[in-house]
Amino acid sequence: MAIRLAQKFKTDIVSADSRQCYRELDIGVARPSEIELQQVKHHFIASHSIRDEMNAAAFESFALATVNTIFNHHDTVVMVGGTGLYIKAFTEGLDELPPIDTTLRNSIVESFKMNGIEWLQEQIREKDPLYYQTGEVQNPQRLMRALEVVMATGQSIRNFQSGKKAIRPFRILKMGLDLPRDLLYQRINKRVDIMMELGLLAEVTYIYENMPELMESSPLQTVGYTELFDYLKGKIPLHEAIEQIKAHSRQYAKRQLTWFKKDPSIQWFSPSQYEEVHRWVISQINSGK
RNA sequence: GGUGCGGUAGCUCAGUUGGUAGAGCAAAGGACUGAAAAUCCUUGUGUCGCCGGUUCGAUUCCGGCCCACACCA
Repeated sequence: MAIRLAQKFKTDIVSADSRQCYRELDIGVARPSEIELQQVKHHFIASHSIRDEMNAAAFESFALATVNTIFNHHDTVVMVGGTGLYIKAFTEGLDELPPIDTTLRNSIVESFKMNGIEWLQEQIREKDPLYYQTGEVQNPQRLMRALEVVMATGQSIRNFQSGKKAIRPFRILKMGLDLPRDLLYQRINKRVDIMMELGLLAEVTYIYENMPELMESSPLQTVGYTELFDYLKGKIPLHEAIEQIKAHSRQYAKRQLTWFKKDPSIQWFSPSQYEEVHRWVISQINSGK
C-alpha cells in the first residue's frame, strides 16, 4: 500500500517502525524486501545499529530532518509504520527535556534490578511526590524515567510535559489499515510460520552467538527474538517458542489497534482498498483543509 | 496382570485438616511524551475424571470403575 502510494506520488517512504531501522534485524521484524526497497527509496530502514541509541525523540528529529530534505524535491512524503509513539512524536512533537547522562540512567537500572520496584516507588515518593500521585506507580519503565528526570534536573517530569501539540509546516493525512480480527490473527500466525521458513532461527542464533552482550538491550527486547533466545538457552522447546511468537505478535497487533483506534483523525481502510485510499487522499488534498 | 503416581480454568499446575476453589500463561478490554514489537492496568473462566457410599453438607473421606504416565512382571 505504502509503496504504491509513494510510486503514485513519485516520492520516498519514511518508515516509523522502531525495529525495522536496525540493520541486524531483518526476518524477525518483517523488514521490506530488497525488491521493495528498490521500488521506492526508504528512510529509517536498516539505517541504524542495535548498538546505537534510538528512541522516540531521536526519531522525531531524524524524521523531521529527512522529510525536510525530501520536501526540497517533492511535495508529498509517505510515512508508514507501526510504532504509535514514533508517529505521535513526528506529528505532534515531544516536549523538550534535557538529555540524561547515561551513567545516571545505568545506575538507576542497576539499582532497580537489585532492589526491585519497591525501591523505585520509594525513590519516587521521596523525590517526585507529584509523579507518585499522578503517574503509573506499578510501571518500572515509567518510574525509572521519572526518577532519572528528577535526579538530573531537580524537577518533576510532570513539569516538562505540557501536552501541547507541535505545529508542523506541512499537512498530515492519516490512514489506518484494519482487518476483521479472525483474519488478522490468521495472517499473523501464517506470517510467523513464513519467518521460520525464511530462516528466523538462524538470524537469532547469529545474534545470540556473536553479540551476547546486547541480548538485554532494548532493540532485542522484541517479539520473535526474546522467545527464540529462550529456546537457545534451553528454557523452552522450539514449537513452544513459535507458539509464543504467534501469541505475542497477536497481542502486539491488538495494542497497536488500541493505540490508533483512539485517534479520530485516522481514516480507516482495508488493506485491499488501494483505490479507495488513493481517491480519499486526492480528495483531501483538493479540499485543501 | 501387579505396584506406584496422577486426573482441578483453554494450557501448566497449586489448594481445600469436609462448608462447592486459586496462580502463571493464554483470552478479552484499556493506558501509554526519550526502552514503545517495550512497559503497565482491568476482567471473566470451572458439572474439582465417572458412579455409588458415609455425612446436615463431599472437589476433599471410603468403595468401585474409566483414563494417563512410570516401574515390575
